[in-house]
This record gives sequence, structure tokens and C-alpha cells, in this order.
Amino acid sequence: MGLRERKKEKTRLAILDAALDLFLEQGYESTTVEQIAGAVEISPRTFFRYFTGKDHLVLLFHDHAEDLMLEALASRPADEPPFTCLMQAMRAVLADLQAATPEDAARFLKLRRLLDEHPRLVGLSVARGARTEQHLAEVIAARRGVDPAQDQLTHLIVAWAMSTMRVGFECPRREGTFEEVQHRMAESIALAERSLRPGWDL
Amino acid sequence: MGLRERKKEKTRLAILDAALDLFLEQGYESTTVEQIAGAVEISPRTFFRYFTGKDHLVLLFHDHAEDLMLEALASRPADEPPFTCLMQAMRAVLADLQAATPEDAARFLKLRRLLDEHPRLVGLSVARGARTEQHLAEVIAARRGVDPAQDQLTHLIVAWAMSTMRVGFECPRREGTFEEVQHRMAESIALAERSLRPGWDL
DNA sequence: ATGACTTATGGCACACTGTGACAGAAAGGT
DNA sequence: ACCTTTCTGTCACAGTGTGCCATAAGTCAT
Repeated sequence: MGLRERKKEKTRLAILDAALDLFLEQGYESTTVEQIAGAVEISPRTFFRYFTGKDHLVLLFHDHAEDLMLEALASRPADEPPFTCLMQAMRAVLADLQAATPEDAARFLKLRRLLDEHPRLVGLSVARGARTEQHLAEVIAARRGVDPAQDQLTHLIVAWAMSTMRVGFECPRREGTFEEVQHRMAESIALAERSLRPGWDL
Repeated sequence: MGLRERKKEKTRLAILDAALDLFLEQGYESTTVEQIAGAVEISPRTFFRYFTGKDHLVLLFHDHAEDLMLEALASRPADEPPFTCLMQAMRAVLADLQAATPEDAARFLKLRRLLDEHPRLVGLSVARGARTEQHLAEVIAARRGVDPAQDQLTHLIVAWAMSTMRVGFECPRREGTFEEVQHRMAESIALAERSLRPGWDL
């Protein structure tokens, strides 16, 4: 890996960290791109070369999580029920989180606090989730051998799975360690499985 | 009702209709507020007094639907299971749609086509849905006698209900009459009820 | 009607986001 | 050293959204 790419990655993270701190300090909306750029000594124009906009900073985790889920999904046995499959994909995201560096862990917790304090960002987050949902629906439709444009059950399976995750991640909004997040998530999955009729997703 | 309010309502609808047509003609992003304002002979500044922004135009239906659902929810018997309740609230939205004027019906169908063609707007729509979900969660928590900040099941019930609605409304994306929307919705509800264990939401 | 009031509108200036175009700086390979 | 490729900053620009203030329109007395 050349100096160029290492430097880019460094700037990337510097921007992210500066932005998260500024957002938490003075609020999301009241933080300007100019301020973020100033904090890491780059021009505002360069900021937009690293990220598509302020929103993108908040959605980095979602991008990563989506990759992980699609990857995890691909590695599950073909005969595993779709919903079970999706819950496993979710666990893969959790596992990745646990294996993360302390820096990444801190970023995740900051992001979580940020979402707590800014309902608008929760909106952004679920909107991004809708895109993930589309991608997952295509994979699940293929698994089930149906046309994603026709089959409602496929969309219901994916939508409910994403909802289950979201509830696990979001609720409750207080400060939380990874252990607590993981516990909430497990609780959420258990709740879901207890509520569904066995074989509903076949 | 005075002349003032009637005139305001007229401009309001004129803006909405002009905007929807422009969006469908030349795309959402490439339509400017200036164009919309020009089409109804008002200043751009006035546009922002009627609507908070371009987004708001797309979310008018969601605002209305949320009102209807909260209203419907309030009128349901206290001992009705939460999920059933929410499905009834959803039916209230459908009923309102059927009772709508031809103008409103046309607006709804245009909005639907618009969402079809613009994934970004689907994101907006889902984000708005998250806000509705919060409000519904509070009502359902009260019904169930639990603290919305603590109870995951409440959030799961509401999230799954919203997902069920969304799947009913969105899928599939082709042109549809109200009959088709209603049919899809009924199908979605049936699918949901078939998939859930009786009494899961108590 | 006339006048006094309340409210809606338009115009202006402004801050902010995001993008295209171009010139110069930095890193890569030879 | 050289040339090539890629990154960066500067400038210009279009668009969104908001505060501010003067003016026009509507409302409601007498």
C-alpha cells in the first residue's frame, strides 16, 4: 500500500473524527462543512471529495454494515430459512463491532449518541436502511426463487428483519456499552422469534 | 370561513399540483422552487411560507395519514390487541383514500408514480414514517401500560405494523388503481397475520 | 364607505450545501 | 532527473432555506 493511499485513509479518519466531535459539541445542523474542513486543515472542496456531504459521515457505519450483511448472507447455507439467515447477518455486524479497534468502537458510540440527540439523523439512518432493505430483498428473493418485484412475502421478511435490528440498536436510547447493545440485540431477536410462527418465512 | 383562508387553501393546492406535475415531467431534483413558484405566480419566498421545502410537498400525504391513524387508534376499544389495532388504523387510511375527491385521488396516484421513479423520495418517505412510528409507539405503549423508553416489544409491534403497511403500499411498484392498492394492502395484512403467533402482541 | 387593524406577500440580503472547471502541488514509476 | 497520474485548492456558480422590512391585501369596526 503506497504512501498516497495511507495518507488518504488518514485524512478520511481525521475528517470523520473531527466531524463527530464537532457534531456532538455544537450540534449537527449548526456545524458547517467549512468548520470541519478547517479543523483538519483541508479546503471545503476537498471535504466533498472524501464524502458526498455531511450526511455521508453519519452513514459510514451503515455502508459498512450493509457490506457485512451481504457478505454474511452469501456464506449462509442455501436451505437456511430467510429470516434466520438475516438474523445471522445481523450477528455478523455485531461480531465485527466487537472485533473493532478501540478507535472504531469510540466512533460507533459517538455516532450512537449523535443519533440520540438528533431525530433528523435517525430519519437519515432509516432512509439509508431502506436502501439496504432493497439489496437484501434481492438476495432473499433469489434464495427463495421468486421475483422480488412480485413477491410480497420476501419484502415482509426483509422489512421485519430490518425492523428487528433497528429496535435492537435503537431502543433504549441511553448510554450503552457494546455488551449492552449486544444484549439488547439478542433480546430483540428472541422477541422476534418468539412472535413468529415457525416456518412463516419459507 | 373567510376569503383569506379559502384563498390560502387554493394557493396551497395550486402549488402542490403544479409541483407534482413538474416533478413528474422533468424529475424531482431538476425542478427548482423558482420554477414551481413561477408556475403559480408567487414569489419563491412565499413558497417557503406554505411549505417548509420541496420535501414537504412529497410528505403531505404522510402528514395526513399520521393524523388519521392517531385518530383511528384513539377510537379503537382498549382491549383490542395492539397489532390488530394498528391494522385497523391502516384501514382507516385506506378508507379515507377511497372517500377522497377525484382531485385528491389524482394527487395520490401522482405521488405514487413519483416515488416509483425517485428512490431518494422513498428514503424521505421512510424517514417520515419513522417519525410516525415514534408517535404510534407512544400511543401503543400507553395502551399496553408500559414505558415506551423501556419496552422493546412495543417498538417491535409498531415497527412491524409500519413495515406491513409499507410493503402493502409500495410493492409492487407498477401503476395501480385504488382497488389494486387496497387489494395489495389486504394481501399484506393477511400475510402478516398468517405469519404471527396469535397473542404475540399482548 | 372610511379608517384602523391584522395578516399575507414580495424583495432583499445572507449563510450554507454541493458541483464543475482549471491550475498547481504531491506522489508514482522510469 | 523526468514524465505521468492523482490529489488539492481556488474560483465561480446554482440551488435551498431564513431573517428582515416595507407594502399590499383582507378583515372588522363605526
